[in-house]
Amino acid sequence: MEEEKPPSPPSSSLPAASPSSRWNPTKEQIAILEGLYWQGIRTPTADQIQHITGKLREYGSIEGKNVFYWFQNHKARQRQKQKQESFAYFSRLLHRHPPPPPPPPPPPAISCSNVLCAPFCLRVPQVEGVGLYKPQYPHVYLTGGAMKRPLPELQRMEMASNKTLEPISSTDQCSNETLQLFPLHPTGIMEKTGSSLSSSSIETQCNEEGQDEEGCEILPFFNFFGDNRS
Amino acid sequence: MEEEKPPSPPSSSLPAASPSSRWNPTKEQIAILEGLYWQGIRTPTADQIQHITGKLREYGSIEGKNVFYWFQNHKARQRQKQKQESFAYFSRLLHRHPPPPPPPPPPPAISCSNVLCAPFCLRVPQVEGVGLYKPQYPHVYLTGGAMKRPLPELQRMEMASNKTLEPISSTDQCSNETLQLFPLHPTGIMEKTGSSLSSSSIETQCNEEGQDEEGCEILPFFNFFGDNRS
DNA sequence: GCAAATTAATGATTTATTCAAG
DNA sequence: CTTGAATAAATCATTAATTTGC
Repeated sequence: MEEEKPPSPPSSSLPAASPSSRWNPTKEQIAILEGLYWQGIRTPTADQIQHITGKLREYGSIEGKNVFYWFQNHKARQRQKQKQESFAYFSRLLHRHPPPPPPPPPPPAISCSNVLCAPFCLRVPQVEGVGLYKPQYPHVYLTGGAMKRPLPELQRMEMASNKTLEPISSTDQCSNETLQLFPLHPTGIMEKTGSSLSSSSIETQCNEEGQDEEGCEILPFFNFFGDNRS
Repeated sequence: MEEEKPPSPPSSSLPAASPSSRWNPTKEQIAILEGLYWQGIRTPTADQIQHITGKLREYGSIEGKNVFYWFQNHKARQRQKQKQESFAYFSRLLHRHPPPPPPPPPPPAISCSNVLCAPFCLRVPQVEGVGLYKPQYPHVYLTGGAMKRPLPELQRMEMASNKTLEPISSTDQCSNETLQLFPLHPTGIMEKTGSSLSSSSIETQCNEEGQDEEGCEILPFFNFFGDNRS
């Protein structure tokens, strides 16, 4: 049941920073991230991630995706922790039924005064767009008129491997319209260069049964990847 | 109750393609994507998305994220459609209880012969890594040894806006380790340049109550974004 | 027949869940 | 056991179909 996992893949060609497969945040990095979190940042924008990553890199190697994931996870885990604490609170309320002394953690409350919440007495002045923000999901805040829409935020992203990758005819390589953040990830995909599959055990995995009741029209671009050796 | 939506935003500076905020795929693009899907591709790799996007661009403007999302959505919706069909099947079984004539759509089945499923008689020869693959989630297939892990696949990604964005001191701008795919997305964030918030209604939104029971240590890099106007 | 109003599809985000390394 | 990483599910929002009134 164990699929041979290479004990230590040669990775790519990085100097020798860290052979570990996952990011290991330094104390400082954590502190900064939490600081920003307490400021109210939940899901940083691209620019924000850029900036944060850039700054955090001073304290250890880090990538954009790490920052992104950190906020994701932190948010989620704060929430679930809070949820179960809230549950414990109400549970306690049921057993002893006096007045609720101090409301422990308001479950999905979003209101917060201007006093900073936590031991982090910091006060980051959100210089270049990173800083105080209003959460976009409670209702719709929509502050200024300079924004495009109320909520669109961040996307997913694929990353290409730095292994030999042909230049591709497309143009979105390094345009200023987008920027890359995340490292590569070879999927559980058959990386066969296109030679080993003859015609015996093709096994085209069609997990979802094919049911498209519309376009039986044969289109002229089936094998659009060129290498169509008969 | 209606927030004035501009009848026709000047967009950015694109020729005249489509001022629409979301991609709408051409018939050909859909066909190709479905073709690939029937081939078994569920969550394409970075390279695959790159290639697919490149090819699909011949039939209309498209971005990597569109391809990514398409597969996500298509997969999910095929699944749910199949689920409810399966439910309808069993439901029918309860009312009329004869032998089950043809098993309609096997809910989570993954087996498929080498015969292509659908009207798409195409036979894409997966040239550069895009093509036949084995799904990674049913169990763990792990075909070759050239892959790193069984399942890691693709990441999320923020994208930066092409509006004036300072150069950032970080270095992962266009490294060959990662590549960008997705366009920008201005979050529901207060883009205030850092001048309007005086000290009245700061409202640092700390939705999740701050509870970090670990690092009260004040760190020396709170305002790491430079612009620390007192 | 066309255009405003409604509904259905589906592209795009966010949230929850799961997996696995340290 | 904590937590970074990845995926799937749920949700939101916009565009295309479709209907309905003139």
